[in-house]
Amino acid sequence: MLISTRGRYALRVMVDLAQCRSEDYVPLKLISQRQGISEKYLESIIKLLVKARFLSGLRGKGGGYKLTRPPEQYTVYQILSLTEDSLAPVACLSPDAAACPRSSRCPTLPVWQGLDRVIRDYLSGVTVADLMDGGACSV
Amino acid sequence: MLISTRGRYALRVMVDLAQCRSEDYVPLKLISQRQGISEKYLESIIKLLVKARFLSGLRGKGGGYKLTRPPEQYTVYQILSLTEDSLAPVACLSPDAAACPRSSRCPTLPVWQGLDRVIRDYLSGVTVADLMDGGACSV
DNA sequence: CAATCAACCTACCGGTATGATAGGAAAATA
DNA sequence: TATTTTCCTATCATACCGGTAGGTTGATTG
Repeated sequence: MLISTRGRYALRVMVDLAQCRSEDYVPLKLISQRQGISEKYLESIIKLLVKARFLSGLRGKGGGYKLTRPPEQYTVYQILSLTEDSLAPVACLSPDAAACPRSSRCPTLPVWQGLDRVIRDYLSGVTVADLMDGGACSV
Repeated sequence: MLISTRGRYALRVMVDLAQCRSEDYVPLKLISQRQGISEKYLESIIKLLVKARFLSGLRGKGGGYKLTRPPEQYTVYQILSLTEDSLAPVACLSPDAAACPRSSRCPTLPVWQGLDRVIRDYLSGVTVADLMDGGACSV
């Protein structure tokens, strides 16, 4: 599985906040209810988005989360990169992988490089704005 | 990680046998040495290839494994499908996944479907023959 | 027939990441 | 000061991955 639930949830949060775009901050509790994801688990995911400055959080009454940029400025690739340790389809292409001693004469390496390219190109070509169809803010 | 070592090893075995194409059967021991993969682990992977009739195995002296078809008739996608439980990039597209109750109004579903398509198309377009560069049977 | 070779089958095992849960501390507002 | 809500630190069960071990069946050769 290339994308874990963390990544899926993160993307859903971003689209959720984009669709219900308001100047106000949206509390975790509300996002959790709308998306049907446990508050506590969602919290750990949103933390990543805040750390990367994709969202800004505000504490206290009237607090919550909101996007820091317009939706078309977030690519799906950027979001998933935060939640997944690596988006590489195979271990040998993972950034934190030890260099493979066979790489210079590995006949299968080109397939993985090509696959990696195809995945990155595709995910980089889709933005959060592309996913907010109706624009309706559903409960 | 979309592709596990099982899948990578399976593909390497196929390319190995294709490059060292001979009418004779090639014993596991030799493949294991050439590829630098433990005999026992490799055995569990080759078992899958035999079961799917991608390889035929012959016991006893002079036995081993060999391809059942010419290399251009194996796509990378077919091979990886054997070793990976699912090549779907997300759980909700996995064949053995329970139907997601949100699918009808999930704004992120199209991304995953598109990604799945892109991956399948790419892997279906590459065959074992495409990976046997020199054709040299090394080591 | 006996010895050997090599595929085949079944079971086990440790590590690690995933998918959570729990409890509280800090900060902002009323 | 009381309430809201983010933020921070642990903990935990489960499952899968990568790998190991030992024995059984079947084919060939001397």
